[in-house]
Amino acid sequence: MEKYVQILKENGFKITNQRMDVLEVLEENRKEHLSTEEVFAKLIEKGKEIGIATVYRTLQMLEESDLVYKLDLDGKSYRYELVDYLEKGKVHQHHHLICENCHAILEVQGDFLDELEQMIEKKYKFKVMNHDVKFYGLCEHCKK
Amino acid sequence: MEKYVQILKENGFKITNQRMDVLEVLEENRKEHLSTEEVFAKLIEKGKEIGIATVYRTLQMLEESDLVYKLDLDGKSYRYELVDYLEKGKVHQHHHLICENCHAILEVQGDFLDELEQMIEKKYKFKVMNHDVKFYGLCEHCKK
DNA sequence: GTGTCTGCAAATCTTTTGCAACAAT
DNA sequence: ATTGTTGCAAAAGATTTGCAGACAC
Repeated sequence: MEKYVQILKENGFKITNQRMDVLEVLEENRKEHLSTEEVFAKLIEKGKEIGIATVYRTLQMLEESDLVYKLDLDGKSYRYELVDYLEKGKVHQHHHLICENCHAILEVQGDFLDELEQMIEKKYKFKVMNHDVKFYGLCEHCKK
Repeated sequence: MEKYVQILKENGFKITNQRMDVLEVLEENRKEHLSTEEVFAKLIEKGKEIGIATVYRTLQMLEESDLVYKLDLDGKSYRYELVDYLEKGKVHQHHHLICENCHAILEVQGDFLDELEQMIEKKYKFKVMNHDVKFYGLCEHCKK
């Protein structure tokens, strides 16, 4: 968290409670790509006092400072995730198996997808920055 | 186009000029994954007389009739694509490469994923029924 | 103390809905 | 003739902006 504060200061931004709270939520949800509304909802859940306008502005500011990665899905709405300065280069591993019966969410190890991404980068000349991969079905228990 | 009209009739919907116009635009942009606004814009470009509310309602109605596939990119805004009834069997082979710069959406061939699904079924004993796979990044052009 | 940041409310933009007129069957 | 459909305008939702007071430095 030090690292983010340092970068904000370097960029001439002030360190406020609201900004720290937003960073904290992003930190606690590294594997999600949260929308502004979702960040706001989590802040309220945690009992933080913040206005939604501040959340919108803070996320934009963090994006400009390259502290969060802004997923632009269709040019209309955005989702944010904290840039991981430790795990450099690679942004994130996020792929789930969702059981349609018991709603369990299992995580898939990255190996398969690394391989798949390499195939995609080669075949489609597409630079994969991030992914959102969900398989819906029945887990081991519910298969019976 | 006959096929779509037939299905609409079977479902008790009336065949109106507006509905045909929307289907026509979707047909002319099969690989485009248009948002409601974009469908509306293309209709106006073509000189069609239609209200935006009708476009919203028509796309929702087509989705309920399974004539279009509704891409849920982030749970907030949607894009639509005409279901291809000629290409039978593979209804939901939707795995996309989404360019975060120009918003192009490229389709990945199913082969990779079939293989991936088999690995998942074996390793996680998870029965895959459906999937939602999106890779975000930069397309060939925007990589530069 | 100075300049930035925040929260509110107003403004703007997107999507949905109610309703009277209209069109398809 | 009957019932569903359309377009408008109003409503509801989402995002941005202006501004006065509050806060970080």
